[in-house]
Amino acid sequence: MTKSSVTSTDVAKLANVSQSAVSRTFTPGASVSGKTRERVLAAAKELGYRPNVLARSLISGRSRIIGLVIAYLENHFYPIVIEKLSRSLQARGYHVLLFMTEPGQQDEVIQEILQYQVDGVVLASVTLSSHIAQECAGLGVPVVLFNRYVPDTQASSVVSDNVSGGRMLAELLIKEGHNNIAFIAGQENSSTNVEREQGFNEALAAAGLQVSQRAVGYYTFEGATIAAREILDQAVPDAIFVANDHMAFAVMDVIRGEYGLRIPEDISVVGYDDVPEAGWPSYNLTTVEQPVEKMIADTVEILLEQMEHKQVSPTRRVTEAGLMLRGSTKSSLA
Amino acid sequence: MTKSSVTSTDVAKLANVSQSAVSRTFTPGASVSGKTRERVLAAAKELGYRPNVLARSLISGRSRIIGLVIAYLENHFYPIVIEKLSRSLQARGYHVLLFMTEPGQQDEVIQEILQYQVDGVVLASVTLSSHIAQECAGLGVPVVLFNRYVPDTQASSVVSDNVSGGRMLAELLIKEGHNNIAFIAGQENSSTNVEREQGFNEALAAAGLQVSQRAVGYYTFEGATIAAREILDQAVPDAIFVANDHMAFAVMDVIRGEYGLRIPEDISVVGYDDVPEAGWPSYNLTTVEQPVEKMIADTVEILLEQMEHKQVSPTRRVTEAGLMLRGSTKSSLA
DNA sequence: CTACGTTCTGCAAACGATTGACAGGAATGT
DNA sequence: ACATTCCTGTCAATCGTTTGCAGAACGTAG
Repeated sequence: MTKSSVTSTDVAKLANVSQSAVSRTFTPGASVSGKTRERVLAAAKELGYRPNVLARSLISGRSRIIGLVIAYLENHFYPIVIEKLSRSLQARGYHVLLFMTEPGQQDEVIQEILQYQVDGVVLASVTLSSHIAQECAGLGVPVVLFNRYVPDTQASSVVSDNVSGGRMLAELLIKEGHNNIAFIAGQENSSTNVEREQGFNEALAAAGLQVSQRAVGYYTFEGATIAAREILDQAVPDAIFVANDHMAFAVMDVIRGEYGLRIPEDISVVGYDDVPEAGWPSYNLTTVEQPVEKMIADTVEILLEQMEHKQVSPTRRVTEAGLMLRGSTKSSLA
Repeated sequence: MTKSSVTSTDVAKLANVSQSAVSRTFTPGASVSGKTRERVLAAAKELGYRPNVLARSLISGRSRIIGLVIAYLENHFYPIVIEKLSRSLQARGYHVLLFMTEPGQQDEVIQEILQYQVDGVVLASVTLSSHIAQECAGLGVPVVLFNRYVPDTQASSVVSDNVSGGRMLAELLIKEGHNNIAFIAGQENSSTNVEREQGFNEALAAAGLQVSQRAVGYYTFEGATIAAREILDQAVPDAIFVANDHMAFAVMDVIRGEYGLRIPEDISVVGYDDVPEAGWPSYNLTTVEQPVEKMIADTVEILLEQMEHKQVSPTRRVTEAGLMLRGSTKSSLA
């Protein structure tokens, strides 16, 4: 912290005005005469005065800090979320206090966050217990679950339509004539995995089909590598739906590198998220695009709205996702 | 912020002690009798008391917040840095306030950061003007440039030995018998690029060689794609050194996808950083490993040391980098 | 020149903690 | 029994702001 920092009182002294006058010149919309303002500004500049946000927060009751809790950045989807969220909030005068957490520790982490008197909280790739949600709500601190959904909670939720996304992928694979389709799951109990799988299965069922093989990849590269081997060792399906892109890359590497099969000639692979790597030529993965921009916009909107009124009401925003057709499915051969 | 938050006074009232007693029970190393502490703790628990970090910071003069400034997360090296740095600081009771910046805007951003009374600042993929460095130093706020080096500044610097890394790559390529070697640069004026290129060129020169072609990729995937085409359209070298892994992936995709050449049979490719993707089978890229763990440890150490004494002295830590031999160079064929 | 409505300005009380100074009581020694 | 020491706990000042209140200053109209 500042060793010998300049305070508003110092500025006031130099400018020959009261300390309140200094405060007022730095408070947009306060009444100060042009002359005073000018004198204060000059003095402030001379001394290099910088208002102390902490002191301001203490009295104003708003810190302009948003706590962001994230479990892992391995999946490139999340760094993008961090970047866009942070930029968007910065543009509105808010800043992001970052908390990495082990899954399962979110509740403790939130307690820690609250000590910083954050104005709002965003949880990405993480959920929270309902009693903590309750507590935040009671404090007037809005909480947004990003890309997760928990029913019956005080927290808001911003997601894309994972059910419909799963359905679209199934329909694509069916249309391409696949009938021996495997699924590699992410985290069994995450809402993203549950919903994507549900949509996928529903669409298969509607066509009188069902998944022929299933393995779990835990949303990690390693896990997906193992899951892919598990499936391929048993029997070679003609298509695999992998619950996210990050795992899909591992699966593609196993298919081509270890089993010498071609994509999509021998097996089609589809993923979910549309992270930048999905567009890289080596993978060129057909996937579902999660509309990050829109989801961030929704998140920020919910936060701002609820912070302004210091009144939280659980809101749910679902954005439509879109199919991103690339080269890992048969259609691309036509 | 808290609508009706519980203060130490509330706790004091309930526990029938003075407010100072409450403060003391929450201050490690303060003298309170077991009985009082117990009463306070009980009352605190009952009310759900949570010390207000902002108020504490205001008076104690330390916020336990570290400002982290980063320009972009496209290169997966930086998300890893964020994650590890954040975890390491959290373990020591510090937290990261994140600032995304456009390159060139760091100085304004730092001004903003200082308003939060941060105890320290880390700049990754970014440098700062010397007068801002001076200012931070004057305030007793240590600044660490992560993966960047600027001579003659008040800021500390944590880097790996990029010159030696570049040299190692050149020596490897020479040993493999290459003599028609191209280089794709990152940002022309970044210390990483300058040093890697310097080491590389020195080693080539020592063997009586020099780079045959050179293009600039600006450390972006797109830029590297274009740079690769530029080089390959002109003449096909027998090896390419790409200034970081992120760009190397683009280059490999162009080589294989657009020119139908094999790696490493037709061209060897080497990168720099050893991000996780470099180990993915599709790329399997020979590269130089930046010892992130060590660099983070150094960063945290410097920060803690200087924050404790509120006394900054520019320090430079250079970690040795190691060659990570994989399949994108000829040695792997042996 | 007075009166009155606007701006401005300064005073002082918060905000929620930490911490040094001090006082009361228990514990100890003689 | 009295003095001395050692703990504990309380009081009150302080950190750097914001902001309600009330008075000062100013301009304008009558």
